[in-house]
Amino acid sequence: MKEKIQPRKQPSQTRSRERVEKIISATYALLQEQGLAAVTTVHIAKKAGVSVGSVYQYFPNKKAIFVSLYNEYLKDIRSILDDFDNEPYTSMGWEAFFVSLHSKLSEKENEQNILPELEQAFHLYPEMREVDIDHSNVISERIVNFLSRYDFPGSKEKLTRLSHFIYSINGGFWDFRSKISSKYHGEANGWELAAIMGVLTHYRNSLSNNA
Amino acid sequence: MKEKIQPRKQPSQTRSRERVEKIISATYALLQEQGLAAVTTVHIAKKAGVSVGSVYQYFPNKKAIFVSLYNEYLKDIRSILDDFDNEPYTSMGWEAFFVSLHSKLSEKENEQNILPELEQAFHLYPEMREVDIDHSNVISERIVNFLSRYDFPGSKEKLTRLSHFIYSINGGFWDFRSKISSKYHGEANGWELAAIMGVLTHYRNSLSNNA
Amino acid sequence: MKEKIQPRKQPSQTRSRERVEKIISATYALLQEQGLAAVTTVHIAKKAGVSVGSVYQYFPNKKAIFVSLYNEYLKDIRSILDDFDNEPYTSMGWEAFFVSLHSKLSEKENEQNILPELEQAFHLYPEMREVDIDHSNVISERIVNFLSRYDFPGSKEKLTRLSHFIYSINGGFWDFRSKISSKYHGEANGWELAAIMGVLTHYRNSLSNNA
Amino acid sequence: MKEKIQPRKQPSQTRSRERVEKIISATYALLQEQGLAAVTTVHIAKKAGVSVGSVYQYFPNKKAIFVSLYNEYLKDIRSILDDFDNEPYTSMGWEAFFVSLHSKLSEKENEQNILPELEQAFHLYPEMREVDIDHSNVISERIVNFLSRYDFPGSKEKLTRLSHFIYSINGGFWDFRSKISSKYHGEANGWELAAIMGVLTHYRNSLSNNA
DNA sequence: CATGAATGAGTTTTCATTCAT
DNA sequence: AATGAATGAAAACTCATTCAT
Repeated sequence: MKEKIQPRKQPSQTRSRERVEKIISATYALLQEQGLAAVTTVHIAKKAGVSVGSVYQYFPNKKAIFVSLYNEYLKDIRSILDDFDNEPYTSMGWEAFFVSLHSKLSEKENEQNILPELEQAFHLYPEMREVDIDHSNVISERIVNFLSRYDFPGSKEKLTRLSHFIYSINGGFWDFRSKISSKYHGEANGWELAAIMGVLTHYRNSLSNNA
Repeated sequence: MKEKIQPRKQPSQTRSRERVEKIISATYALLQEQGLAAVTTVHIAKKAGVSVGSVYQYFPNKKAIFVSLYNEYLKDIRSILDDFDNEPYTSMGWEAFFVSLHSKLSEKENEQNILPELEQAFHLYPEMREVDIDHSNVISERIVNFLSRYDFPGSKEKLTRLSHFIYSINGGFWDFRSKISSKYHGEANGWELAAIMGVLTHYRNSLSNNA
Repeated sequence: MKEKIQPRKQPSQTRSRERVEKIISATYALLQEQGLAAVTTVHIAKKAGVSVGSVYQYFPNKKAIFVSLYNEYLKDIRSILDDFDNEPYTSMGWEAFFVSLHSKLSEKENEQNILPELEQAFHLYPEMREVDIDHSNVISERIVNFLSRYDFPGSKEKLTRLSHFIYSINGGFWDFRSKISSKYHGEANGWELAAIMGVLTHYRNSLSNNA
Repeated sequence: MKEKIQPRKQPSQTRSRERVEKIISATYALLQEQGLAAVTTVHIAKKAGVSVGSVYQYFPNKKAIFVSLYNEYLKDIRSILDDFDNEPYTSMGWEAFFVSLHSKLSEKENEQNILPELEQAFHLYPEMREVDIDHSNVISERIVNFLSRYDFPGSKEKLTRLSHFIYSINGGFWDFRSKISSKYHGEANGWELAAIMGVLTHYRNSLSNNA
């Protein structure tokens, strides 16, 4: 009974895969150029140079396209986090570690430039929130790992909340970027890092004081 | 050609004003209780206890209702900023000042609880982004004033961007709150402050080092 | 969650009632002239001289229109059965009674001419079968009453099945009528009665023989 | 202009014939298991283990599949009628004859269990009614033959109508069966016979009285 | 011949907006 | 001014049929 929001097929390398790509990137382009309200299945199909029927051949419904688009983006983010998870970065102090992590992630984000509009889509359809939350959780879990490695104090729950918070700073940043000319994104990147470090430092200090 | 999104009239004290209020708060309530998708003009009218026709008597279209609702919220925020603008808070250092400002604003936000859903509404229609940006600008301008008082270095443009960035942290925070149980909002409030202070400190230091 | 198939409102005598009538009779006409496949909401609206929106003002979905159409017809049938239920017809023998009942019902059917196509609609949508079955049940129950009055033997369940069977002869008759020129409907009416009497007589005899 | 609803070819013994069979029985199975609404060409093809393209190799359109399915069923019915036509059953009286005929046909129907759903398919598309009527005619013609053998009075036209009527009782019976548990079908079978005999007896008597 | 991805007209339904009363 | 029924454009989605491979 519950609506699916996963793509219909996992097409391999064939022409099918190309079509899926075309549909996803048409959605991306529309979202970027005309906003969420303009993303109708007919528009997507037209922009992708494909028939509406084809869209539904690969996706059970519109939401599934958004989910795919989001997953596409998150795959890369997760793989970066995985890299940091596996490599023995523990030789450096926590500050250096997070600086390095942030820089890697920003780099990716800059080249991929995922849309704030996509986040909107997630809020528009309640069913999609779950996907969003799942991803937040996965990412937070990773951050918790890093924090634990560096002996950040506090219960697992508290560290999870902290991680969520840090991740949410990034969300705000997306919104910022959509309002400010992209030539200042680099500048703001430094500020984002400062914000994150501000939170982490504050957290460390306040908890060790309590001890 | 361009669609109006300002309310039709600025009715003074009459019954009209009451109706406008009812419509706005019905919209707010719907947004809160049922989410953006449930906010149709018919629902608004029903909830407000007026007819659809009446809604269109006071608002040229649905967007205008969202704009009014947003303005309503921002009025309070602005008035707080105005207070800080007028009072001679310069006796304290900048850190204390921003702590105090943040605390006042958080207090207001907590009692008013503006909705993430409202933010979404703004992103749904591209035309409304302008309104959003206008507001960001007004608020940033105020923050720029404060920064100048305390001799934060940099061009007006740069300070404006910085202010925007600080304001955007708040946007991320909204998203955070929608995902995390409200009993931890207080905790996160402290983190938000830490993030802001992190940015400001970083900014101060980096620029004075450059000099 | 379950879909409604009852009309949205029970409009009184006003203009609304007229519209509902128009929609129902347009549906009826379409069904008759072009067959079930041609009955789309757009066609109904056009034929009724009304907008699609209006159709949905009064009916939650297409099925509900069919249900209303069917109810319209059955109301009269039921009221005839009620009449026979209340009046003291017991003075006559069972044969005379059923002849009289059949004649009253045929009269009504001839002037109302409900469509075999409508029955089809009921088979097309599984949800609507329930409505159909409910009606069959109501009608069979009435017939069971009559049979009991005249001491037809057998369990209530068996009498119910028998009543269903008798009612189903009428369904076959509808199909017959749709194939044969209406000037012979009267003739066939007599045959229908003969068929019914055949079944009833057979039933009586076979059971009393068993005893 | 008029759409074809006859199968594209009359393939003989080859693999082709097998495919046609598979398509027809897949349609039958779908109709039975999931109802008319689920019978899409894609489903049929999948169930038959062939491609959609293949379906269109053998049938010009979907309707033609239903027609073939119906023909398949009627072939058997017709062959039974043919048997009775050729054999010298005239030694028995008409009552015994029709009892015997009814029993043979019921037997076939029970093992073949043609679907009420198929009947619906016929009423869905007006073009298909013709096919339905053709079949009714063929069958009625046979029944007329039997009636003539036994000197049933009346014009050929009248006897044809009577035959149609008798055949239509069977249609009603289908509907009955779809509503009532199959363990009572035998019981109802007897009622069907009684109904038919009722009509025939009535017809004989009324006409001989007129003479 | 066989395949099944691609097509797009057609279907149901929603909802912002208008306008007769 | 107020009402709320009426409007109809537009949205998501389906499926019979075609056609390149």
